[in-house]
Amino acid sequence: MCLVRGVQLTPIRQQVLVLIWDSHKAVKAYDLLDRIKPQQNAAKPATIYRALDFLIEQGLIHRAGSLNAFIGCSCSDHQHELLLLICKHCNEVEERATPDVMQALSQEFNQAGFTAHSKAIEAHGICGKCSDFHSIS
Amino acid sequence: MCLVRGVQLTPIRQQVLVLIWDSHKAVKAYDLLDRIKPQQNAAKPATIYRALDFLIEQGLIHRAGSLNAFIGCSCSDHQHELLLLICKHCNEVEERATPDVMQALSQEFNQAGFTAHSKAIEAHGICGKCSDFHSIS
DNA sequence: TCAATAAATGTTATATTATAACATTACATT
DNA sequence: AATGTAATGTTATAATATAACATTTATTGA
Ligand SMILES: [Zn+2]
Ligand SMILES: [Zn+2]
Ligand SMILES: [Zn+2]
Ligand SMILES: [Zn+2]
Repeated sequence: MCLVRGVQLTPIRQQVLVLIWDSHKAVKAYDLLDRIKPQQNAAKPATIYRALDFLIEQGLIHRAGSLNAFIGCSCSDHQHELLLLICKHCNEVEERATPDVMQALSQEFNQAGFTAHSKAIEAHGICGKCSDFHSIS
Repeated sequence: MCLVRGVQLTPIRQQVLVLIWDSHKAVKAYDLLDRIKPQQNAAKPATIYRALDFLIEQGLIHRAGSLNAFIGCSCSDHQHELLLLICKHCNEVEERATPDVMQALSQEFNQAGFTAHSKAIEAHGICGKCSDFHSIS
């Protein structure tokens, strides 16, 4: 994908991406810094934040503003809207496509005369797995 | 409102609330700290963050996660869902009620088996006023 | 090819945002 | 007055993020 776009997925960027994609939970920048140290001994905060900026730019990850953390994008092959379901119990984050919601949103923007460049929905609650577990036990 | 709920809108809390409500832009915690100093000479970060926590708890303000900033609630008399339209040009933030969007969202949650405790939508773009201005000039 | 240019990274320092921990004060209840 | 609770004061530090400038690496195009 990066090849096609003519951008460089350098080792640092790839390592950060893999660390984020390996986790189903949102990951903090400084955790990434700690975890990348074995491979990138010279890594500093700027190293991470630059990689994060690049990956966000390319739509490969998202920033979860309510958590100050980052989550891998599950459908990075196309530009898309964002709905994150954040579980308070297991901390996992599920990303979903949401055509219906986004269409309703677009109408709202029209009414408001607002031109949206990005829209992000972050919901906090309890995921299916966790509520199943609770009702069983 | 606070009386009815049996919670205290102390001077510090009220001053923070007024500072936030006076602005149509999202306000940063440390700006609040600077601006409350004349009235509350002893104010420290904890002073502000405690007031912010209280005001959020009471639904009087919202945190805009994508900005790490805070915005007054325009309909604080009831619990409600959140849609913030954040203008990149003038930095003003408009809050809108969004029954349609939120209903579509609820369906999405049902499908996902997710129990939402809070849902926040933050859209970045250009507000009506600013795009009018641009098209005129 | 090889200098010129642009992109990425290294490095140091600092800015910004937020919380922890414990002490003190204010005020209501018994 | 003794007790308990909520709010605030105070000091320190943790956590998140960027600025600024130097160096290295990749790309371009004469
Ligand atoms: Zn995505
Ligand atoms: Zn869960
Ligand atoms: Zn509101
Ligand atoms: Zn505007």
